[in-house]
Order: sequence, then structure tokens, then C-alpha cells
Amino acid sequence: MRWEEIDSQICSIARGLAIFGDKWTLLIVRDAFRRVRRFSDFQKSLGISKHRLSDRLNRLVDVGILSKVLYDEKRDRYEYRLTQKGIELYPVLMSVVQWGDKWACDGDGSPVVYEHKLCGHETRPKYVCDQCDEEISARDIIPKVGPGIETKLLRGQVVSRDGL
Amino acid sequence: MRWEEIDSQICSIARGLAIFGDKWTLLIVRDAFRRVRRFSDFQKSLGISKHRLSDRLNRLVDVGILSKVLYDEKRDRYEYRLTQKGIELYPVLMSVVQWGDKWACDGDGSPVVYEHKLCGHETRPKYVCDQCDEEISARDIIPKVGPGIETKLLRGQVVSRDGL
DNA sequence: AGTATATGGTTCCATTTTGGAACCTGTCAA
DNA sequence: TTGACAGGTTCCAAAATGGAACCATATACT
Repeated sequence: MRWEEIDSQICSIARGLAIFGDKWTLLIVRDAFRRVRRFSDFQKSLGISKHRLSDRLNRLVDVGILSKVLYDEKRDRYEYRLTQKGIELYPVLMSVVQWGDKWACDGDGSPVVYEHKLCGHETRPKYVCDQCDEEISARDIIPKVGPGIETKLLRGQVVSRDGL
Repeated sequence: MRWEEIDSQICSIARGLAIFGDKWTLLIVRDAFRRVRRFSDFQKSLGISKHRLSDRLNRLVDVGILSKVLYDEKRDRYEYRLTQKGIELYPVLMSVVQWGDKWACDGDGSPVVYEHKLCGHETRPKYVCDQCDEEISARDIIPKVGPGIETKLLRGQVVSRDGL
């Protein structure tokens, strides 16, 4: 299977990864959260080739994760900023950070820690059930066929019922 | 910059993505959560070439996300199972699922929904501060230099202080 | 005994993707 | 006028990938 076909799977992971699952895209989004906005600053920060960066930025704009904001009319220069769709990638990045802090650190501890403005404490965000507020672990979750699959079944489309 | 150098960054995102930031690896881990364990089952599920799959499985074993478990001594056959290090990738996958459900669905709704065994309800896990239990949003988080950077500074290593 | 089939690979090659260097264009500042 | 800067595009060699063919072992079927 070619990568472009991967998002044909009825799976939000496959569809998400089809958008930001390549080598550079999430690092670009990471930089955007760090308030990097301009082409040359992304390039300096990432060490990516201009060619690739240009390509990735355009794609991120196309899919609506970044938007271009004019900042110099004369020279037709744009900044790249996160949209709401982009901002909501925060949990993805934060969960990668937390995994990396635990499993991919040299011995010196987390490079970055996070203060929660609302309570003033250093926070290690955790996933909880929105119904009972207990922390989520993989073993306590049962995946079930959802409306996105059910609707297709009713329509007679053939789908796989695999679930995470 | 070449991709192999990316994990030299003192950044847990870069280091995490260096491990599972390529096209197929997270999909393999997804399947592992779905109890796919054998070479041919991964291949059927993913449509990845055997070559690539062999390569990725071995890498995942090398970095300790999967382990090989002998299931047929005569034929020297192994299953691939998530280790603890792998199981803890669950929040990464779950956050991708939630983003995908919201932003990368066709109109039919989530393909899969999740029941929380402990409370019996359909859950939409949320990220909360472990100190005050308020839901986390990108804007309420202030990144600060952590021990992983401070230690290096004290040692005189030159590091960047960027943070998410 | 002989053949077929399943599993889990490896080898090879053509196609794609990538990194890096060189080049381009418009503007501004000295 | 010269040079620097931002933000690209073009080109090529190197690396990653997909797909097909091949292989080795063990069991299962006839």
C-alpha cells in the first residue's frame, strides 16, 4: 500500500497520521507552538532543507493546521500561525513529550517542565475519563463500533470493525 | 539535517519522533494494541511490504517497544507484543484518535468509541492538570527550563533553551 | 512418498522522497 | 551601487520505499 492510500482506512489514527505522520510535520507544529512563525526561523530551528520546509508549510496551510498571515504588504511576506485545528494538536505533542521524558531521555531529567497558569503548579498532564475522572490506562478501555462505522454498515459499505 | 541526527536535539518530541515518527511505526503500534501479534497479521492489516514490516518490527524490538515471544519452538516462530514502554504510547495514540475524530472524519462520526471499564460509560478521555484537575489547554501552559537542560548548563554544555 | 500450503523472512530493482547546493527575485539599508 | 535578507525554486545524487520474486522450514493433505 502506498502512503497516500493510508487515509482511506476508516481509522482516525491512520487519517491523522496521513496528515502529520511524516518525519518533519509535527516538529514544525512543535515550533509553531514555540512561537516560531517565519520561514527562515523554522529553517534555522529545524535544519530542514528549504525545499522540504516550503513543501510542508504549504501542506499544513492546505489542510488548515497553519494559516498564512500577511505581515509585510510591500514584500508580500507571510507568517505561519496555528489555527484552532492546529492548536488542538497540543495533546498529541504533549503526550509525545511525556513519553519522551520518560523513555527517551539521557539521565538528566526532562529538558522542559510545564507550569499550569491556572493553578501555578508544575504540571504533568494526565488523561482521565471525562465521565468518572479516573486516570485512563490502555487496559481499562474497550473499543466499540462507533457511528462512523455503523452508518457505513447500514449503507451497505464494507468496512472493517477493528478498533483501538 | 539528516533524520538520524534529529534525536540529538535536547527535546523529547524530537527524540520521540526519532523513534516512532516515521510513516508506519505508529500504525504498527496501533495494531499491537488491537492484539495483532504475528508478522502476517500485521502485513494483512497494514498492507505494508514485508521488507518494510520486517525492518520496522525489528527496530521496535531493538528500542524496546515490542518484545519477541516464542510461540512455536519447532519452527522458531515469534509473536510481537507491547512492552511497558510500548503500552505507555497509549496516550499518544489516543490523542491522535481524538484529533482525527474531530478534524479528519468524513461526516459519519467517530469510527470507534471507547467504553471505560471502570465506570461503564462511553468515555472521551481528556487531558487534565495532575495538580488541579482542570482540563489542559495550550494557552494555560508555560514551558520552563527543566533539570535536563539545567544540568547540562551547569556542566557547561551549550544547549538551546527553547521549550514547548 | 510427493505435493501443497502457511509462516516469516531476504534479495533485487524501479520509483519516490529527501537533503543540499546553487540559483532567482524583490526590497531595503548604507 | 552594492550588498544583505527573506522566501523561495531548480537540479541532482543519495536514501527510503513498494512490489515482485525467491527461499527455507514445517506441517497437512492425497
